[in-house]
Amino acid sequence: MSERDDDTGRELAGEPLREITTRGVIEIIPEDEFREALASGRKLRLKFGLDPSKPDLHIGHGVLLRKLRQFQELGHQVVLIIGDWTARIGDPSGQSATRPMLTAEDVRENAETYMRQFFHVVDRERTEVRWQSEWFDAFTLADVVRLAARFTVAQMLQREDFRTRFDAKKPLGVHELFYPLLQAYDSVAIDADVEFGGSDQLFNLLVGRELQTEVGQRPQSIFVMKLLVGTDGAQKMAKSMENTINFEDAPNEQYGKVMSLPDSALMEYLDLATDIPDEELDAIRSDLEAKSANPMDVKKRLASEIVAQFHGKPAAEEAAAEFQRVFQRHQTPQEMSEVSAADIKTYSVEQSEANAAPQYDLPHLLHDKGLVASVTEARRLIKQGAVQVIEGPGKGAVGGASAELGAGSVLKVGKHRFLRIVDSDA
RNA sequence: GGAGGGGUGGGCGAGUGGCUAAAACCGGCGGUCUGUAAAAUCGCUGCCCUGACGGGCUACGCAGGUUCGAAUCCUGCCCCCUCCA
Repeated sequence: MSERDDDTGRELAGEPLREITTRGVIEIIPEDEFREALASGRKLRLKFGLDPSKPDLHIGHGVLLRKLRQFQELGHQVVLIIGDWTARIGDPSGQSATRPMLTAEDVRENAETYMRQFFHVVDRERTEVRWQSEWFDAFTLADVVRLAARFTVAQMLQREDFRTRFDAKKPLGVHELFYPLLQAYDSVAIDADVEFGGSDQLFNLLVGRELQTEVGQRPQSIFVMKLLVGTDGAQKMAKSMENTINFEDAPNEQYGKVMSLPDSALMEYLDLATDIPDEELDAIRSDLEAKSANPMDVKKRLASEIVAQFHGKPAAEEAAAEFQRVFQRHQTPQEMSEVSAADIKTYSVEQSEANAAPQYDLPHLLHDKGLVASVTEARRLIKQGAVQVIEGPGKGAVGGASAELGAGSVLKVGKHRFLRIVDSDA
């Protein structure tokens, strides 16, 4: 869907390259410089920085990581920078709660987790891992001042979130201004040729370019990448928005989250989160517009693609089957939490009639087994008719705070919380 | 250093002594309808006891105080913002 003339790309390396430089890419700054570098045949150093304070990678990051991977396949070198310094400073982002400084130990653990996820997508063999502490540990106050002196406050306030906070009279810590500076210095330290970032990172990326120029390095090119919307279909995917699909989510969870996407986000996900070729995407798009394809089927394809990326094809097929079973046919899932018949004895309720079926206290059972956040919530849900026994002894709607249960009973709470009572000797 | 404004539930934001577990809105959860999702619609949305009625306990930056009674008044402290120097 690029307005750009495709000829340049073709001349360089043909069709695949065109897709690499356009798919998910908003802008390459400056494009001609980048194409020159690419044409030179040099092995390019692709910078990617990570902040080890929040180790959950999600498929929004995936957009960038897959781009890195594509360049690796062309023979280029990824340089992964672990921001152990920027993470230790901590980013108060907005208001309140001065985030507790991470210890060196925390940072190391987080970095491990992060890398494990990172290399799900990016090729470890063609990645050089560098820690910020390699250069920042040696920094003196004089170095810091010299670095800071290269920029003005007005320049810093060009960054949108700084400016909005400043204009809105929200707190803006002085140390936060160092964020872009430290990150920029990373580019100098590793002699980056290209840096990738979401459109929200544009400012930081440009600072790196500027600093490199100042110290006489060839300035990096910048890939500004599109941001993926979250599962709410409205806001960008971000951990703080709780709208992420994580690399390490279980297959069923990833699949379910994709299926719960609003249809309006469908094409964007296909474009940014999968490697389905452009021509095929065009076909899907026109089928959807012509209503000759059912959005649900397209979404299932998307869900399978995504699960397969992280868990493999078989897992994707299982997740698809599970989704049909539980959500489309309203059958019982294959795996769910279980509790033994002996365990629930604790919850039995006194019966007035001696030979009545055994009754069990549901609110406490559900709470103790972690299906609900509080006993009160369980009571509410029961009152709202959200709790039922869908299999085995006591099968039927649950009206009160207790119900008949036995080995083989399956409790369902809301749409996707289940609990099975199993035989005691298991 | 001075003057002023402000810190309320997941978010935003009402509330100036009892009618306030705290409005409205958003978010979240649940029911119905759909039988991907969305939309629509109805309801719930601090914790604990209770079949229910009802009761108890915490909560409005922190710590004290006044009062029969405080998110609301007083004192001290912490933090944020604005203007002046």
